[in-house]
Amino acid sequence: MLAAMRYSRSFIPTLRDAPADAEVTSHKLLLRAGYIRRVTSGVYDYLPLALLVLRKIEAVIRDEMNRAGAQELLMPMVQPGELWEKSERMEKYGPELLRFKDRHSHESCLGPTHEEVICDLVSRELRSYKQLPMNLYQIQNKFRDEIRPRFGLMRGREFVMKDAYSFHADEESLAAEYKNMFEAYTRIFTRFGLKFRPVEADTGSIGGSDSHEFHVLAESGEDLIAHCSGCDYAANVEKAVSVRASTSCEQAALNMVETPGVTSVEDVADFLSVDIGLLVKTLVYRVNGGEHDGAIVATCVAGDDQVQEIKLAHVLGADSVEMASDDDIASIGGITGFVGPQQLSGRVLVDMRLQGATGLVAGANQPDTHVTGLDITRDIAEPEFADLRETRAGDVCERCGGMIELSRGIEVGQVFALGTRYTEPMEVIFQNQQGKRSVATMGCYGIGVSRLMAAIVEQCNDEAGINWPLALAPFQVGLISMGRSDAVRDTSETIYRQLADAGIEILWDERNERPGVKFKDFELIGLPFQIVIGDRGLKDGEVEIGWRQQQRKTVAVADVVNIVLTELHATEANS
RNA sequence: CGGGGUGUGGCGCAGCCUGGUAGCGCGUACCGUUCGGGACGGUAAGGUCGGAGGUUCGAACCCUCUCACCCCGACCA
Repeated sequence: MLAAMRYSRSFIPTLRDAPADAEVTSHKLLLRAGYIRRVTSGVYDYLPLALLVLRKIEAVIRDEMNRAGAQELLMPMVQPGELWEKSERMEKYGPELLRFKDRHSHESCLGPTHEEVICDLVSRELRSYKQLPMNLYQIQNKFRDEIRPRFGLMRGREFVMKDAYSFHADEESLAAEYKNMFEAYTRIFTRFGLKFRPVEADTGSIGGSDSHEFHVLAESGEDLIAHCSGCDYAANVEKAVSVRASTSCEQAALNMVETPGVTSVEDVADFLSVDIGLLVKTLVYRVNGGEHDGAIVATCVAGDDQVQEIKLAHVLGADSVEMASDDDIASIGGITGFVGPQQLSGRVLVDMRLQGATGLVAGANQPDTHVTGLDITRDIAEPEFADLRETRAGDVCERCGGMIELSRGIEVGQVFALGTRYTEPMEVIFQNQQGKRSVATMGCYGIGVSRLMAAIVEQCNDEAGINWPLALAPFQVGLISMGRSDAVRDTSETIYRQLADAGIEILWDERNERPGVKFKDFELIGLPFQIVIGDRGLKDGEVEIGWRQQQRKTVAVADVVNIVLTELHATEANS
């Protein structure tokens, strides 16, 4: 590995201004500090500095994966279409799967993930339960034709991912490996010094039963996570379950009221001077995929709640749901803006929070009209109750009664207990202890390596630039030579050589630049430790050393190498 | 895909409304003075104004089409 480098010979194109299209801190800084350059939407060059960091991140991941008993292998990025037909994901994965034909018109795709390929491999070689369990992983580029790439490395189309796949003879073994991986992930993110949180997660398009995501907590995070202040419950808001008392008022007779042109819940609440929680928000969805594909269903939540569409899709056994068109709404007897749960021809799903509520306000399914005094039990023909609402801050924890809070997070890892979702169709079969053919159970475990780099920058930065932890910085030490005197040059070179020989990763700024420029560049790039050599100190036989953005101290030239080694090793040992 | 926006030298921008010599700051090259926290003076290089078509005597500017990129929503490591 490149351990020592002269600045004038290195490719570190720093920018004084951040390009206008960079939004989040990590994107701006990685661009400005010369780590990455955009090639096309969601696709980046990793410049030398970025590669150095990426390799260090990978090294930690490898270390922990190997320690956890997993074995590294490398699978191809180009995959044959048949495998995806076999797992029935050719259709399901959708346009995110980049497909193409090779010169023989063979249907192929760029791997967005590798369940199919690994199952194919393992199914060919697996015969006996004695070969199980096994956990195989790779660190490799993935391609997902994201609808909307953004935030630089945070959501690219091409990205580096560590993906691991485990195979088991039974559920107990899978559960044990799931726990093992969960713990390995916890160690990995802890070693990076990150503020992170494992949360219960939806399984998404991968499928399976049990899943946790690991989120780095950051304002710029794209995910919302709910966590309890009283216990360790934490879940992605796509899945989080929590309680909030229903807003109810006295039972009353149904009554039609005219509400000309008043459609949004806020406006209706205002117009009728009632608490927004007393409204019933009725949203109509079109179902995509599953056995109710194409159906139009109505959903009801309290006026102050939001429908959590992922939960809804799960309840319906659908791939996804989308807001219905005005025509769709009319087809079940509703009128856009005045939809209510009564007299609709389709299914009506009602959020559990509304169960038993009375004295509510809802659309009347007639133009410019709402009803008051609605009683869920009395007035809705066949309500199907389900948990549909999105958890909000201030909800009550179902487990301990504590208060639920919300945070933003960047998802950097996820573990899945897949069960037989892939092993069944891909025929990963072995002979069990009883001599019977049995389908293996499977788990998969991902870490977004390139995203992790961005997430770390998101958490480790200041006004001056990136503030890498010592273990991840592209170089541990930045050596700055001040002025061009022979003394400065010779001393610098000697110290540079000695540190490099001692195995220290060092970048020597010997450019003919003014000091300010050099300091700014090193701070931008994020080198943790500085050595400053100038005539001023040298005349007393001294140089300056210090941690980034902290007061430097002077030490004798003769002692620098030893002192620096001691300081670095002490810090390494501490972290 | 729907909604919004932007394309002018490497980066950041002005000019466009009201057509007539393509400009500013930073950066880059060279010379000189500087040299402990993004120096100063001088000289210079670098742009078919995203692309195509149209209107016009004349288009960065007006019109049409197109491409790319960015932002907001659905996706996910």
